[in-house]
Amino acid sequence: MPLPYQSSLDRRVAIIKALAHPSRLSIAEMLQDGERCVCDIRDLIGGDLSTISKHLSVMRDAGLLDLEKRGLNVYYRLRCPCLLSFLECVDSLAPEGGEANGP
Amino acid sequence: MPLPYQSSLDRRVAIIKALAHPSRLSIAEMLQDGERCVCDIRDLIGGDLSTISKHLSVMRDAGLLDLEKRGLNVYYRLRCPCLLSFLECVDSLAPEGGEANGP
DNA sequence: AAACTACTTGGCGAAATCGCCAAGTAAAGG
DNA sequence: CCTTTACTTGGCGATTTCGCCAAGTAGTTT
Repeated sequence: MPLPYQSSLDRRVAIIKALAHPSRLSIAEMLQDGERCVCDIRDLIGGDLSTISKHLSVMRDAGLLDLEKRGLNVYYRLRCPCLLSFLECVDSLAPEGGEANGP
Repeated sequence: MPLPYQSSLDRRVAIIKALAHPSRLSIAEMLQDGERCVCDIRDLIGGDLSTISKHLSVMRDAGLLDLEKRGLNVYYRLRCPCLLSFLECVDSLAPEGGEANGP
C-alpha cells in the first residue's frame, strides 16, 4: 500500500515521476487512444510481464490510471485527458524531430 | 557535456525527469512568475548552493531553462510557458487538497 | 592584484529506481 | 477440483539519483 503523500508538492511529483520513464511514458501515450489490457501493453513495450505490471502500479498509485477487471484481463485507462497537451508542450521544447539527428 | 538523446522518447523523458523532483518542480513553479537568479532560488528552496546548481543544470540540459549572466549573477527563466496548464492537469488528478488528510 | 561574491564542477557515500526471476492470486475452462 | 491464463508481488543485484563537502571559475570591488 502506497503511503499518502505529505504535501501537494509530493503528490505532483509522484504524478510526474510516473511519466518520467520511457516505458511508462509509452504506456501513457498508447492509452491516449483508449483502454488496453496488460497483455496488449506488454506486446507494445516488451520485456518481462512483471516489469510492465510494476510500471502500471507506479502509474496507478500516482493516480494516473484507472483499471477495470473483465474476465481474465485487466484493462487500464488514463484518468488524465489533458496529458496530450502536456506532451505537446514537452515536444515544443525539443522541436528538432527525433532520432539522433542525421542531415 | 550531456550526450544527445537517441530518440524523441528519451528527450521527452529527460524533460519530464527534470520536473520529477520536489526541488526542481518548485523551481519551475517559481520561475513561472519570471526570471530569478540562483541566490533567489536558493533562498526559496534551501540546502546547499551546489545542490541547487546541479538541479538547475539538470533542467538546463533537458532544455527547460534558459540562463543569462548579468554581473555576478546568473538569471534563469523557463523556456516552457505551457508548464502551468500541465500542473493544473496534475492537480486535477488529486483534487482532495493537500497535506496528509487527517480526519 | 588580492580578496570577495556568485556560482559550477568533482567526488563520494547513502538512498531510490530498474529489470529479471521466482512465487503467489484470481478468474475461466476442462 | 485441477489446470491454464492473466496478471501481481517479493526479492535481489545492478545502475542511477541525491545531497553534502571541497575545490575550481568568473566577474567585482578595493
